[in-house]
Amino acid sequence: MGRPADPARRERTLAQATDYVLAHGLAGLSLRPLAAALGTSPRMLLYDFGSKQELVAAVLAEARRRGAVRLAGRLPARTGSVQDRLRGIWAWISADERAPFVRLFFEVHADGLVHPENYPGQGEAITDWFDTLGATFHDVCTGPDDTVTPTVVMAVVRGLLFDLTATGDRRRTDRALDRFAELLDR
Amino acid sequence: MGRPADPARRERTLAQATDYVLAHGLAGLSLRPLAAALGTSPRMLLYDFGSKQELVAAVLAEARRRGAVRLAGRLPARTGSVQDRLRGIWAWISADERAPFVRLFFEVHADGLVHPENYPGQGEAITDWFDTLGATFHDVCTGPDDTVTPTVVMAVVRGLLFDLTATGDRRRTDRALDRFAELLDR
DNA sequence: GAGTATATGGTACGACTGTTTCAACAACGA
DNA sequence: TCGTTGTTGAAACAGTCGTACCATATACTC
Repeated sequence: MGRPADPARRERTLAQATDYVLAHGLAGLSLRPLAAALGTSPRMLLYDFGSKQELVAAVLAEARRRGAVRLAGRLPARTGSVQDRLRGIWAWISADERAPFVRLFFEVHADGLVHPENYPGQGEAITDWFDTLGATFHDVCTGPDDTVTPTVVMAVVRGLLFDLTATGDRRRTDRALDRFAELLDR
Repeated sequence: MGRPADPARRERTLAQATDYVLAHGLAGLSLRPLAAALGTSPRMLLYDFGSKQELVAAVLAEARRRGAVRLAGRLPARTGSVQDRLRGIWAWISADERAPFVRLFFEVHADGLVHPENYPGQGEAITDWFDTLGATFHDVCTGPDDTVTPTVVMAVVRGLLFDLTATGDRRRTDRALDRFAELLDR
């Protein structure tokens, strides 16, 4: 009895809020502008999520979920040379459409350095890639449990992403990845 | 005529403020807590720096200045193998004493992605290293104007720093650097 | 219709923000 | 001592923040 609950509203709001955060970043996030952009009110945001902190947590989870989905059908390209596979990953992750995700990724990392008490699953965001990457580059790994090779690969990718987002120098970073691919293949 | 100015006060405050920012981060920086910790008042901070934005700019410049000084007598170690030089850089930059600088570095980068209008000299913070690094690793560069090799080296270092600061896994990141050093030397 | 649970708007609270204003104090030259 | 210039404290301003409170509207069962 009573009016039926509408769980779809929360999901709809979460999706929109995630769009907003991906577009505007986490740092200056404020309930009132967010609610205004979403066509709702701060009152409803708290009604659905309890507090700003929980809202942010839900948004980050949603963003990671989206990234994982987009990644799923992409990475397992074992075909081709090591260079091709590496170039494929780099082309995918450094594409302009990924920029909001990359930005949010760096933002969360930076904030996690100052406030480690939040972001309890931060380490996983790093080590998550190892299984998939280890499979993708099994032929240059020392063994099935090799975590060092995936660590190096991801370090190069993240480091070049860092460089690219800061300098915008696409040519130099692209070439740098090719150079690393050469090193790795031999 | 009149009371003589005391420029030393501003410098003293700047040094303390830089300490404070290195310890507490940039994100939540606020004038009143900062002033309280420094034994001064928000009034005086604005009197000396004009505005919070200018204060932050001055602090960032001071922080970079300190980092450059610490770096100056360190990098030009051309002796030894490529691995040794690389390990030296990694050991130096990933040392615990450098953690505040690294943290601030990541924080500025992340904020610069959302607000590029500030941080006009962000690109330089990346490309600054090329000359010194090019000299340090001249034997693995393709030429005197090779920017690709320094880009790769710094990408690995930054990427591993990212990993280390997020996961705290010193062993894996150390080994990853060694693995990269092997790749680079051949 | 009454009863009831969810959904929503409006408003205000207390705490914070960077900055300004006004007044007073301190140290100098004349 | 007076005027001048640099320094400093206290308070207030205008704004934003997350959040809580209260009333009301909506949609359902009985």
